[in-house]
Amino acid sequence: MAVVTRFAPSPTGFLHIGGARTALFNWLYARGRSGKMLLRIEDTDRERSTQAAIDAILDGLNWLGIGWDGEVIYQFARAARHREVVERLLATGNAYRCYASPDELKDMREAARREGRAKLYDSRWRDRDPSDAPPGVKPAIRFKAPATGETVIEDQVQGRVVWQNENLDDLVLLRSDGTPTYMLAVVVDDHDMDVTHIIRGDDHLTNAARQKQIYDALGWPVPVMAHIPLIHGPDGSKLSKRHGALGVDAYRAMGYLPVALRNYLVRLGWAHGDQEIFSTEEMIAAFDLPQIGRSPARFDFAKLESLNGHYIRQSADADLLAAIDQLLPHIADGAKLAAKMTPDLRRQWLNAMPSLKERAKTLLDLIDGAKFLLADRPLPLDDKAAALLTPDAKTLLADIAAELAAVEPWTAETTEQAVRTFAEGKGAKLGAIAQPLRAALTGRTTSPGIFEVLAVLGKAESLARIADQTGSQSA
RNA sequence: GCGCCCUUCGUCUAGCGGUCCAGGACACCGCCCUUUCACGGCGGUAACAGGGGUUCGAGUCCCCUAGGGCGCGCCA
Repeated sequence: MAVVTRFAPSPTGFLHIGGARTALFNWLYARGRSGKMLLRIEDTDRERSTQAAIDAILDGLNWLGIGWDGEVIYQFARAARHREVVERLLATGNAYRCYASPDELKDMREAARREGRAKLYDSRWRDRDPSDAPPGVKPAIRFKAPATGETVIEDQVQGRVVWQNENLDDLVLLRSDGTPTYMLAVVVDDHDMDVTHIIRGDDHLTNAARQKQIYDALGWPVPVMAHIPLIHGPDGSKLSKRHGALGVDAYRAMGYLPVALRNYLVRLGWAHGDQEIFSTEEMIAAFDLPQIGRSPARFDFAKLESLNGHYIRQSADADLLAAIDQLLPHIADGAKLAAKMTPDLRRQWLNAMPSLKERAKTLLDLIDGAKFLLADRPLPLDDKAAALLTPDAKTLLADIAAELAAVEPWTAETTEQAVRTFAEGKGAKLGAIAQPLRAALTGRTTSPGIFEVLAVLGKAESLARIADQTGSQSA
């Protein structure tokens, strides 16, 4: 039987990092087995579902490169089918009408808790004669859960998990307004969509037991289940916004590459020996359910950054520039930068890219590193750079400028030659000249190799920037 | 409160009874390379939550304790 997995987010917020990992796992599992991954939007909560959230989920998945098969399925559109299944459950005696009021339910729950009982609903309408129904009250339809015995899930990640049925109460299948609940809808949809493997967060583990009971009552085969541990914050507590419980769009805006995020996410809770770096093909080939760990993993930005740096260094220069182009609409001041992207600038940036990417962990770092290309003359100096440009240093700069003026052609090699010769003549260390030069050319004390900077900037611009600092009119 | 799950370096993890005085990666520290910052190379610090069993032998199996997480809605 062909493998069919599904990612089933509820559109009540952005696609958060945990959801992205769940989607990735489903995608990898299906891809590795020539199967399909379906996308189902669980929008049965009409109050909280929004189009903006749906768009964010689709965008996030697309950006991450996680594609789904077939059309997006909207759960709400299937309400009629869900009701039909409830009718069948009613007809076969596996469901019943419950007329308990919200207040009654609340009292029941409080009493149950107080008395240490597991079941929060006491099944009071389970065997009651329908003629007892209070007039004018629309009933909810509840599932008639097995009262004794046990419910067992053979989970691919969690192992064999057993519940005593006496602890599981009769859940609502159909609300009194006639709309289906999640618990019923997932079962019906997964069955109708021929889903063979359910891979989802382990916050659904308890639900799995109740869903198993519904499958059984319907006589349907239960899909293979795999409940993956949740992602926690750096302190081990629930992932909060401060920790990284952000939408994937936030990771894009922070300058992470999809390939790096995928690699980071796949290693969170899953391992393949000691391998850390996975190409997409390797990931697909190696991924499997039994190797997923059972304990929750903490989110670690440092490792994500390291991985991102790795992929940046590995990327082609042109691809990096293209990624920056795509990133611009998503960051503050992006429009301003986009307006500066002339063909000249692009060429310079591309030339600088090999040394820029060695120093960058994110695309934002790449942009920051290129600031010296973007800046207008006279260059603003940061404090350290300004401190470096002492009167002595400026004198030195004026001298070296005179030497550089004669260099032709203008390359990293020829300028290096000139500067080294000049340093030897002065009996000075290279650093004594390179640092003031760096300050004058980039406005900073750290940058790519100074000769590369010289070459990328070009002769006229380089000499002009030096002149700006020495006060000389010659350029 | 009830139910379920989890626990190896700071973090992600390898380990599927002996090859583990526990391996890799990130982070951290040191050295090398070097015009700065990086990159790269080399080296180092650092963990089996605690207690009982089972076994010739336990990080690996069982139980208990402690700590953490998730679920318990006419939300999904």
